[in-house]
Amino acid sequence: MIKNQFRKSLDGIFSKWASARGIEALPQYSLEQPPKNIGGDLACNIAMLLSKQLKANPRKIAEELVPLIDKELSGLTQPSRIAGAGFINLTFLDSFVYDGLKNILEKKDSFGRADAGLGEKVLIEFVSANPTGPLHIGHGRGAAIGDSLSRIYSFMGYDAKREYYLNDVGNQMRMLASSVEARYLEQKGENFTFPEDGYKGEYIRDIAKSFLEKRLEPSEDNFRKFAVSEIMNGINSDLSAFRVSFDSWFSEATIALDKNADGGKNTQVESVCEWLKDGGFAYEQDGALWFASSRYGDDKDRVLKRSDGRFTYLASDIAYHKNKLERGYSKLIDLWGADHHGYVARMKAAVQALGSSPDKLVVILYQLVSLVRDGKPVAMSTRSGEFVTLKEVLDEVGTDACRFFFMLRAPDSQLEFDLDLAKKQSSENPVFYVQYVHARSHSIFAQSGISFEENFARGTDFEVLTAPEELELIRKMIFFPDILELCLKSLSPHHLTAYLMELADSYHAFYEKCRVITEDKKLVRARLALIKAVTVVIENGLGLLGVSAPRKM
RNA sequence: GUCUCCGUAGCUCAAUUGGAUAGAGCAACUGCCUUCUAAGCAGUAGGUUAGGUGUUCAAAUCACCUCGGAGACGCCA
Repeated sequence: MIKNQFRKSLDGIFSKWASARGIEALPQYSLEQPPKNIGGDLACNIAMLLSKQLKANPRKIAEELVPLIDKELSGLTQPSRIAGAGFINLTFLDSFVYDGLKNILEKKDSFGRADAGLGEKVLIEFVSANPTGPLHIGHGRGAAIGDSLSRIYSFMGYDAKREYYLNDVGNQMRMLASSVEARYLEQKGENFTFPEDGYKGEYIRDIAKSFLEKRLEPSEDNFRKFAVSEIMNGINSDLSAFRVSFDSWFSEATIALDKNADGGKNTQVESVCEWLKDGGFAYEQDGALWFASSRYGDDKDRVLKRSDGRFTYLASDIAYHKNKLERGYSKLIDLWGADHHGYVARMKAAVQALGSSPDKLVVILYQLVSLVRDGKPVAMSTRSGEFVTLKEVLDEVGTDACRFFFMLRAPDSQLEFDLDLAKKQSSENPVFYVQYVHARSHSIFAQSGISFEENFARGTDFEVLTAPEELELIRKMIFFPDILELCLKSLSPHHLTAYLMELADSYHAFYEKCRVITEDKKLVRARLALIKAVTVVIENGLGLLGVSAPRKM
């Protein structure tokens, strides 16, 4: 990470300077890319922060620091400039930029890979759709975000695992079974009453039909098991078409039904509720068992065990998160639809009661997706059981466009998905715009007579790349690792999609201005090296988004 | 009614988490193909960041109020 590299040097300079003046703690200064029109590659705001502490003019302070910075960084940056209210602006030497390019060509597909996570164990739980129907586009957004985040976590040196929590217990399972049963009877031409809150989707008929054809024994248990397995088959195949895979599937039944806690006497749900009660985190009232979540920032206490003896969903979820913590994860990331936001406080309370910091649980809430076609919203109704499935959208626009679009925006902002745009094969469509960079580069290579696999890192004279478009393009690439870090910091891959679009911009600008294949052999080689580096970064970036990088379009 | 999130260009959204003159893409308008993919590029126009008060060197970002939108408020999952 480029910022960290400079931060290290600056930390040394600043703390030496500060201690000579008896300043104990350095303020948390920022080191960021300044706005385009300012010029420069990195901007530091420390002088402005110190000015308050020292009651001195920030520009004065900057003037004192600049010679020290310039001395220390003389091999990397041009003389620093002081600008604005007291920013210290650093500009890379061309030689530093060329070294950056060389580094990309050496690292290739591991450019940007880091060990920053130090193998920290992170569990990302996402999708976790109930096995009562096919995945819809909302699940798709969660799937894309969760999957890409875990790809980025792994790439950045974390031990990231993906998990799907399967709610295969409770009311909804009974409802699923009776819905299938009703359709089964319907198809046999027998009397039936469809349950009031049953699942009305057409897929229930398909399941019943298949149940009938297989001549299975009609019983609630069989209806349920068969339906769940059919639905999960569908979900699995949708997920694999969407290039999403899970490291583990966690069945609620294993903690809610199996007696595998307390030496086999209790379920894990029972056991955790006992534990909470014994520890004073839960109490009995009105015949029910309550979790004292309000003690940990929740609005009110919540029921764990109903007065009729059945456990609530919350009880299962607490047991599940306890299980996650016991598996040694230091960070639990849950992706939930935004309609579950009211649930965050009680889950954080639970994590706290379980003896962990509430910060260990990070909940990413993602807003729902609305579809647009011909400029008009596509009606979605869950009431009638008619909702737009992920599969329908995948069949229409493809996995690449779908994944890219889902990650175009921050999770907490609503997403309007334009189906027409996603299908367009032109620069208006951001997916094609980015993929096109990759294809175009390979096309140039094909015509150059030089192999793409050529090792440009050695024996290439990068100094001939002097056009502003060329230097700008390299500068853009150098910051790729920093973008990945930003994605983790903000828990959103959308910075990466935005970055790739910007990189594509810089590339196309370069392409217009600088012809690659010319008579100048030295320049040809350097420019081929440049476009090779771009394809590497595009490939890495798209790979982390789960989007393909075609060589031909 | 209580709580949470949101309000940025005509539309969809960014803004490096408090930084400099708020940026992209659509849509609109003007140009650019006998040369590596025009599946592309360059440019013009578009803003009181819903409104107000405050916090500070600095506010779209933080606090409070008003208006407007969405969602959550069950011994459902």
